[in-house]
Amino acid sequence: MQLRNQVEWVLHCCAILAMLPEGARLSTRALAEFHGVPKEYLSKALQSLAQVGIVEGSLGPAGGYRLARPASAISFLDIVEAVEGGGRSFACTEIRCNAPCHPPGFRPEGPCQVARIMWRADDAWRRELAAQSLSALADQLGRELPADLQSRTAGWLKKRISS
Amino acid sequence: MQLRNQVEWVLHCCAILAMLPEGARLSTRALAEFHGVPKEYLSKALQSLAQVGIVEGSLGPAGGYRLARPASAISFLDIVEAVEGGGRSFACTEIRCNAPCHPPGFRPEGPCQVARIMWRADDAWRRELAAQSLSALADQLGRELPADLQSRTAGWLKKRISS
DNA sequence: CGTAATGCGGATATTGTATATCCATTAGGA
DNA sequence: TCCTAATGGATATACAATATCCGCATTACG
Ligand code: SF4
Ligand code: SF4
Repeated sequence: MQLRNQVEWVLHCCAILAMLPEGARLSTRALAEFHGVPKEYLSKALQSLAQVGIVEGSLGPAGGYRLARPASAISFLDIVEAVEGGGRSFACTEIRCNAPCHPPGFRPEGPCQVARIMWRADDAWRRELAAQSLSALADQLGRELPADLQSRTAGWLKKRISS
Repeated sequence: MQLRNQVEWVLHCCAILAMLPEGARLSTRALAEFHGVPKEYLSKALQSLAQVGIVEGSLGPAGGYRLARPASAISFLDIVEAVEGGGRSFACTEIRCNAPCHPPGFRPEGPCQVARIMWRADDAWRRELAAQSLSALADQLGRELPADLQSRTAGWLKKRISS
């Protein structure tokens, strides 16, 4: 069970966008170069974010992405599920219905205890991620990064900001 | 992010083994027929369980698997990790080191806040599964399955029990 | 206007992993 | 001695993740 690496990419992208001045945009190209990942593929992930309203893109030169709402209103869960999908990690194929001693066409209604327990664990995972906001991440990153690195990064980003 | 379907298989297999009389064994063939899954592939999953000491197999006719310790001492997490591996769901490829404005060879020590948050969610997931024992599952299944189905199942299993 | 830069979406190639099967070996029961 | 079972290695198959490519619509800017 492994998350896509796009999850890591968009989390970092959102962190960057959250640290930008109000209303500023960054292009996919800039975000891809900054993180050293393929631009075309990162683009797909950012489109997923745009579709669920986490970021919003704009066309043309000076176009790019910015957060569609305040960073404090964006949770880790929002970002992860935008890329990874909201499905359960435990998929049930109803193998309990295959038992040769059961009547054919036997379909008990509702999930059994096995599925309930697995799904409860999923819920715990989701709750944990839902409790973490993007703004909290940006604050923390600003606090633990060395000052010189922060200013160099800020300078590099400033040159790439559009609009 | 999706768990292997082997996880569903071995959870059901363990539930069956837990409901067997003390010391009784079931062969891979019987377990595969009961669940309607390919015997050879299920065998791989059961071998994973055997390697970490959840079940123990024995050779020869009248051979098969039984639980290696009391069902109360086996957690869902034990079973899931035996098949799925104990790795983290969030894999970090250190893309923060790729920023063109960072000094080459830049490697901050320790995981950043992003990874810490994702891993905390993983821990919550694990904690939830670790809290659920196999014996509790067997009890619950015995309580919620219709009585006639239970007796028919018990009869079918009885014929397949070895030793 | 025209041009270049951008997001968008579809199509497709590439890679890797999950799934599934096969076989040789070892061991034990009858 | 023969049959059945687990074990482990090798291998085939199916499918999803990864990555690239291209045509299009939109927009800023000269
Ligand atoms: S986990 Fe529960 S719901 Fe899923 S196949 Fe097994 S018995 Fe059915
Ligand atoms: S450790 Fe943190 S900063 Fe580095 S790649 Fe992983 S998530 Fe990104």
